[in-house]
Amino acid sequence: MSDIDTKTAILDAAETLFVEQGFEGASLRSVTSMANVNIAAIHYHFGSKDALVKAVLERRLSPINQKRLDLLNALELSCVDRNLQLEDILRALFEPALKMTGFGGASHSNIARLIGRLFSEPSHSLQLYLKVRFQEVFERFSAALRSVLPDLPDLDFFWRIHFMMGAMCHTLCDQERPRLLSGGICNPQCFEETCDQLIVFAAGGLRAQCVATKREDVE
Amino acid sequence: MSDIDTKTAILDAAETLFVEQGFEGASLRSVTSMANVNIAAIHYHFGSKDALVKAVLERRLSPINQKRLDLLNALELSCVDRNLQLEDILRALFEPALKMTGFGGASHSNIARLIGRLFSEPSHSLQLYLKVRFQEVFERFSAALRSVLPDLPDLDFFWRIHFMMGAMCHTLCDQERPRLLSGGICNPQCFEETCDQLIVFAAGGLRAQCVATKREDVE
DNA sequence: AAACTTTTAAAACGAACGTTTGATTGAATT
DNA sequence: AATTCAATCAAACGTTCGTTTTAAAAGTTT
Repeated sequence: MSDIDTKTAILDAAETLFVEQGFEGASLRSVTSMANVNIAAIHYHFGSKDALVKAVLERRLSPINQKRLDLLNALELSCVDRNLQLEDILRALFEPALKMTGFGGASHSNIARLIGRLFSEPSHSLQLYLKVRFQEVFERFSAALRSVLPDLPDLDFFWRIHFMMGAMCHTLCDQERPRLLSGGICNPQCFEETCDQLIVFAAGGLRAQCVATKREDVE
Repeated sequence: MSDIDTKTAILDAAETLFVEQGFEGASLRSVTSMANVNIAAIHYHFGSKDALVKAVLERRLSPINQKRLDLLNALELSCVDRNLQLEDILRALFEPALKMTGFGGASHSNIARLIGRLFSEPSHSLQLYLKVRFQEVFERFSAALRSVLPDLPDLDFFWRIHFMMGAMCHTLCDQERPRLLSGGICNPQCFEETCDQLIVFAAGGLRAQCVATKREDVE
């Protein structure tokens, strides 16, 4: 077994166990046991558990965020003369994450749960990683969304970005809950269904009448 | 120090540390150290760490869910002749959680993070607890929401319930992110602001045109 | 005051944790 | 063939974990 196979075996096992038991819940011994490698291999190849966690995330997050930026770039190029559509931006944001993380029976394990859970992890180390790793994506997409929602006050805009990310993370976190809640009507294994529904919901929330205006209407 | 003080001191310390470090990250020794009680007191009063975790949750969740049901009951009684409003139902769902968990400088610590994080915890024991403990609230509120969204297909309805819960959990999880993302424009410490914004967003998402209809329009 | 129950205390239990050591392997380089 | 070096291995490091034990203290009931 070459070193690259060992590294991959460790990453695969760690990914599976982190999803099932959490970063703290899964021990390095359970990882090396599943990967059929020696316990010392983790520190030899990665240095520490913390570094392994980040390597596991990085392997999946990097192509996802790159794809997001590629799609947004393509979108903005193709729409230079006509207007960007809110739904198209949202699709560029959601699709790479949903498609690459198990939704629709894709290749990878359901690392989606890890990514969704990232935002509620208490570890300061992970929070910092998250902030750095998502900064560019956040800035590019929030600028794009801002441009298609020009009439929304800043206050409402940022709150809604936050809520939209909540809907997305929650969806990534649990691919079974919608099916259970709906008694089998929803099919989270279907990537297109999940993506379409999430886009429509988020677009509806983002386009809602702003809070201040709504309050005036009532008075 | 009477036994009830000891129990309360343990619950308070555990709550604080679980919020900061997670259920697994916080050790019982750190809890007893903060509470200034003996390490054995936890097992004497609660039995195990798992039971302590549930006791910490129960102390806050129970009144929150009871308040939710009370508000919904009052709402349905007062609206027996006229129609229920979607926004009112959402407020009955969001307000108790936001008000009782630190938003707006309320009395309790920011246990909101614990509650929001609950839904993405990998522990099967906690997932089961969550399912049992939220069943009644979920059933009552989903029925009420269903009644004010009669034209929405089941598929879209359940997906949107899921997304709405995502926005809510994400908001509970992190009371600082909106402020940071917005450069200080959003004020998550303000309970009314948070609640109003969340209601408008969720209502907008729930009321959006359903996916099938939308697709027909495009074609 | 004596007997009994509840609560607290110090100390240790065995197990599991992340990490490190030092020897050994096997392939590549000289 | 000798040397080198990255990779693997068994074993143990010291620490911390949740939990338990045993006994003393505090409080309550006869």
